[in-house]
Amino acid sequence: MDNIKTGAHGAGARKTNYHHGDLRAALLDAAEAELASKGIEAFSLRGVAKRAGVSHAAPAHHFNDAQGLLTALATIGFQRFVDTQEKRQRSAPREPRAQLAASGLGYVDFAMANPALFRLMFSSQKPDKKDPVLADASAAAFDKLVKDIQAIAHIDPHTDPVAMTDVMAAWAIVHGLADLLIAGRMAFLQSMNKPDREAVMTDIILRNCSSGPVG
Amino acid sequence: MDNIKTGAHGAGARKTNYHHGDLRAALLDAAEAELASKGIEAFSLRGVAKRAGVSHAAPAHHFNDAQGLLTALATIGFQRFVDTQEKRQRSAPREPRAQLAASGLGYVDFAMANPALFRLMFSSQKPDKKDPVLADASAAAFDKLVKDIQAIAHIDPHTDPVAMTDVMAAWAIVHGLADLLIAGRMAFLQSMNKPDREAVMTDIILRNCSSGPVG
DNA sequence: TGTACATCAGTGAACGCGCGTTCACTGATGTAC
DNA sequence: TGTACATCAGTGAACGCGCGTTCACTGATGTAC
Repeated sequence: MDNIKTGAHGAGARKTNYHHGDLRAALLDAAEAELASKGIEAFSLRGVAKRAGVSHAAPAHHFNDAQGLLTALATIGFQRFVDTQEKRQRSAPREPRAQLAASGLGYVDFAMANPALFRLMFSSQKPDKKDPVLADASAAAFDKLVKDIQAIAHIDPHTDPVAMTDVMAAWAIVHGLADLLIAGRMAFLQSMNKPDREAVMTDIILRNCSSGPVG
Repeated sequence: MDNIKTGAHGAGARKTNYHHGDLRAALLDAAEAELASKGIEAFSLRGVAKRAGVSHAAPAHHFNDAQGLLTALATIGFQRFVDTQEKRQRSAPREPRAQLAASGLGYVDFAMANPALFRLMFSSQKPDKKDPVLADASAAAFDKLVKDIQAIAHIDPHTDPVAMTDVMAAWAIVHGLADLLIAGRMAFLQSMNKPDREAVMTDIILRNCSSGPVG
């Protein structure tokens, strides 16, 4: 009753049948749901429109084409990916190695919670990797890892090959864990309860840092 | 001139226009080429038939459907995957840690040489993972890794959680390297020449083994 | 406040396309006699 | 060795389907006066 007359196209998202309010955001939500239920390989734009309760021609008003929608979705994915890592870090000890481990566990968390989105971001050829907004978002995720290692090594990996090797190692190990877990191939880890699994993963992540003060 | 009258359907693969000789193998080759050039997401059975120079209905005589073909291709992939690793091991020092590193470099080699096939094997939902022949082939690849670690740890990982943790770590790291390299996301490693890159990867792989005699 | 008009964000019919699959068929090969 | 026949492994036309995209349209909203 109250929220009559909110600015029609703003974030208020008043629901009328005709003008949607915020169809762009609704389409991104629907695309994520479509991806989660169908997987990348069977993803379709018409399926997304159907999920959003809108005609299948509507998305063209907000995204040029299917690639545009997937590029935007991958971009949001990277932002939430970093958020997931930072959220975990906030509840971890403020000590560089614990922070790195928390970031890695967040990496795996995200992949397990959003396997198809994770694959869209890291393995699919569908998003436009040259899109500057997407490129920035994925670069930000990489930068985060670089800073986590820098906090341990006390040197900028961009200028120190040993530290950059640590970056590659840390990245490879969490990415490998994430990808193999969502593929269902790590029976040993998957048979554990979550705390045990995270303890093992923390062990695996931390043994990779060759540089920095011995803690 | 000589090879007239080879047994028509045998491995001799006599080329006539009508009966092909060994269309099954030709289709698998064509499927691999199709996969390499189109990627998993745009793979089509008709494209495979066209590549093999055969009508698009022909594959049904050898594989029930597209899934059957991809399952067979993934199976062959796993066999060649293990071959690639073993080939590298044969030209490496016969010392357990060197053998593990060689196996890991073979893992990455294979992925870089066959990125789409690698993704079919490890990330795609298209092959039938319940197919017993495919399941055996992928289990054999895992067993190989277990044995490589066992040679270092001197204990069967299946009975020793510490050694199994080493297996998970070694697998995750080589898989992460492979997947990120074929995604084009490891600029630091990709900018190196091959020997340097392999030296760095060897370092990364070997620092992961917590167990076994210190060498 | 009221009216006229421009713009925006939808609709739904229609298009052409490539796909997997089915089907009756046919020619080549293998086999029994 | 020759003939008759069964089987195998192809062909190519046809099917129905879901896809992305285009298009003229229309109703709701926002704005100028």
